[in-house]
Amino acid sequence: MRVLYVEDAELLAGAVKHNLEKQGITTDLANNGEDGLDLAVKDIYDCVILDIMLPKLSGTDILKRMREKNIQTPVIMLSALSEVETKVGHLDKGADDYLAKPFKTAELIARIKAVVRRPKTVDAGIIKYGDLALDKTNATLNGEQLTAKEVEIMTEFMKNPENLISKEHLLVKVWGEGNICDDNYVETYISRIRKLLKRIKSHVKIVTVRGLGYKIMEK
Amino acid sequence: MRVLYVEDAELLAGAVKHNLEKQGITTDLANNGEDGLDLAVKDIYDCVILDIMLPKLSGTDILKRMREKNIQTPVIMLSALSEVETKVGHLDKGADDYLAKPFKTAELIARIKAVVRRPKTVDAGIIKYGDLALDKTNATLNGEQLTAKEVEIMTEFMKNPENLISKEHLLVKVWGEGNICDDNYVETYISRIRKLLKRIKSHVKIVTVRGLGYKIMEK
DNA sequence: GCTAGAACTTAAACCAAACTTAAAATCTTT
DNA sequence: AAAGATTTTAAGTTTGGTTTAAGTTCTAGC
Repeated sequence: MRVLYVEDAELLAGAVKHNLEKQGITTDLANNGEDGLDLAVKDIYDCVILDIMLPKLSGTDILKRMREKNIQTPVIMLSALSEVETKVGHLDKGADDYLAKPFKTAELIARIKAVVRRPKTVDAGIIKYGDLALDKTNATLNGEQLTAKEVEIMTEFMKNPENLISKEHLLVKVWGEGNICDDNYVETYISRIRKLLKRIKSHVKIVTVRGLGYKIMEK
Repeated sequence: MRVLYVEDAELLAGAVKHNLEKQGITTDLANNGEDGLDLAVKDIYDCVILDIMLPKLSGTDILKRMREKNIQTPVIMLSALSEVETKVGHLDKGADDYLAKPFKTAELIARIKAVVRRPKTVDAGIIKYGDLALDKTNATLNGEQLTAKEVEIMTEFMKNPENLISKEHLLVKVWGEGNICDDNYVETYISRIRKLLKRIKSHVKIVTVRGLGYKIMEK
C-alpha cells in the first residue's frame, strides 16, 4: 500500500509518515500544494491525504484538479477547521472521507483502509467539460445514452475543449484513415449532437468555424 | 432515499428524523435493538444508522446479525465513546462509516450521501438491484430457479447496475478466455433472461446498446 | 443585396447487429 | 442407459445506427 500525504507542517508530516510506515504503508510526502498535485498526477497511489491549508495550492484545489484530470484515487481531507459545511462540501466535491485535526494515527489508518477497501468505480473513464460529463465506459453524456460514433466524436471535443477540430480530423479519428471522406458524415452527426445538447439544456455549445472546423465552448 | 435510524434517546431521534426529512430523506425510527434489527431485515433501506448503546440488542450486534444474514445495506455507527479502537473495530466488522456523538445533522447527511453513493459491495451471496434479488448460493432470482450460466450473466449485470457490459466481457467472464467467441451465445441467453424478467414482472430491464453491449436499468 | 460555396437539416434506405426460435448436442441425474 | 436439464448450433426475422441524398439555410466576398 502506498499513499501520498500533502502537509506543510513538517514535524507532523514526519511523525505520521513514521507511524504509517510502521504499519506497512509506504508514505510519500509533499510540503506544498504544487508539489502535491504534481506527485498525485504523476504517480499512482492507493490513497491521497490532503491538508486543506497549504502554501501555493490548497487541498481543495488539489482535489478539484485531480478530479478534473480524471484521477479517481481515493482522497481523505484533513483540517483543523471543524465546520460542518466544509465537510459536506468536500464530500460532495469528490473527497472520500474527512478527518478533523488533531487526529490519532490509528484513526487515519482505519480511514485509509476503509477508503481503499471500497470497490473502485469501475474505471472512471469520465471526461468533464463545463456542465457535461462524458462517460466513455458507459457511452453516456450526462446520463443520456449515446451511440458508438457519438461517443467518439464527443471524446475528441472534450479531450480538446475550446480547441479547433477540423472535419478531416474527426473523419480520421472516428471513421478511420482508409475510408473515403465525406464531410456530410460529420455534419450529420454534429447536427444530432447539437440537438442532444439542447435537449439536456447544456451550456456547452459546438461552435462552427467556417472553413476550418468546430470547437466546443461554454455559452 | 430511505434510512433507518435506531436510537433509544427519543428526543434526539425525533429531532434527527425531522432534520433528515426536511432534506427529503424518509426516516424510520426504532428505539431498541430488537425492533431495529427487525426493520433492517424486513424492509429495504438505502442506509442504516445505528447507535451503539441500545436496549435489548447493541448496535454492534445488529450490524453483526445483518451481515450474517447477508444484508449489505450501508451502515453508519454512532457513539458517544470516541475511542479510536472502537471506530477501527467497527469499520473492520463491516460498518461503512462512523460518527461520534454529538454530531450535527448536516454532517450525518453528508456521511449518508457519501456512503450511499459508493458502489455496492458484492462478494456476498445475495446481490440486489431494483426489485431483483439474485441469490448466488441457491441460484435463484426472486425465487425462480436459474441455470449456472444464467446466474453468472446476472451476476455481471447486478455487480455493475446501470453500467455498460460488452458481449466480450460476458464471454470472458461466463465462458472463459480460451473458448471461441460467438456473440450468439450471449444473445440467446439474454433473450431467455428477458423472458424470465417479464414472467416475474420485474421493473428491471436489460437494455441493448447497439454495437457496445448491454446494461440493466429500472424501467 | 446577390451569389456561390459551405454548412445544416431531414427523411428514407440499407445492412450489419441483434433477436428469436427450435432443434441438435452435451452433460446430469437416477 | 434413459430421462431430464442445460448448452450449443443454426437459420430466419427484426431492428436501429449509419449512410445516402436532396433540399434549405447561412455567410463571406463582391
